[in-house]
Amino acid sequence: MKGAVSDERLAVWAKALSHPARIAILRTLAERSTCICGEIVDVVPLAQSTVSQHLKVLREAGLIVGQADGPRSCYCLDTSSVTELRNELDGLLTHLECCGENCCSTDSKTEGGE
Amino acid sequence: MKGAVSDERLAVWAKALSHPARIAILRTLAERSTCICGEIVDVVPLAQSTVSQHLKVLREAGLIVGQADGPRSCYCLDTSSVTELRNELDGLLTHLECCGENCCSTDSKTEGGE
DNA sequence: ACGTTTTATCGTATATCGACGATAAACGAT
DNA sequence: ATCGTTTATCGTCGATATACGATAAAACGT
Repeated sequence: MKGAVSDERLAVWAKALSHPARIAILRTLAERSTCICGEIVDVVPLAQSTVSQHLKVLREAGLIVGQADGPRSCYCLDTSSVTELRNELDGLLTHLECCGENCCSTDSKTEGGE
Repeated sequence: MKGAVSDERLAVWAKALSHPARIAILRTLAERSTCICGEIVDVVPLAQSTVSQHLKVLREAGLIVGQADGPRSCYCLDTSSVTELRNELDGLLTHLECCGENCCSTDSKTEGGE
């Protein structure tokens, strides 16, 4: 079998979520529930250019949409993508839960490696 | 505000999922529902050392547990962590869904960048 | 004891990420 | 037309990720 979407797509989405700043940006976008532009720079302690980069990553991952026609950009969540991501992620993790069994000791003694 | 767990922890988990090979490894571990060792090398088209590295990433993220006492390692999913991850991720994404509004055009005209 | 098998680690090379400052482009106000 | 504001992009630098082969370590079989 294999998941509904490819693991690659799932990985791309996960990568978009793999940075605290990007999660914070998504939260901010959700709370304003409207498009904001440079307010994100006030929320996350990063340079404007860095925030712009993170926005680009999120946009390329399809999690947000935005247009930068002029000096006033407009970003907001792509709720349909978020929904899709939620479903796929839930599918994957539920699958992992249902099949997985803790056969090893859960002590995770092997950690603290280096 | 802020999520139940820190965005940093969420980001670490997401980063662990941000590679197709690691997702495939997790799926494999779930399907065997038992600890396997080098069978993963047969599943993903990667060198043994690379697979070992991915396993290390997954172990350090807490998604799998394993012990490498001898030549025969034993890995399996950490179902409690998977459950926790699923809950947190679901919480985040549901939050994004409920608050977010598609105020921008969903055309995502800004894509097609490079 | 020795060789085989299995796995982790090391070393290396390349690519990508993450951060910043500087700059360019676009619009609004004057 | 010019200035100021806002944002995207470029260039750069260090850090991390990804992949591989080679090597070391640990158990098992002979």
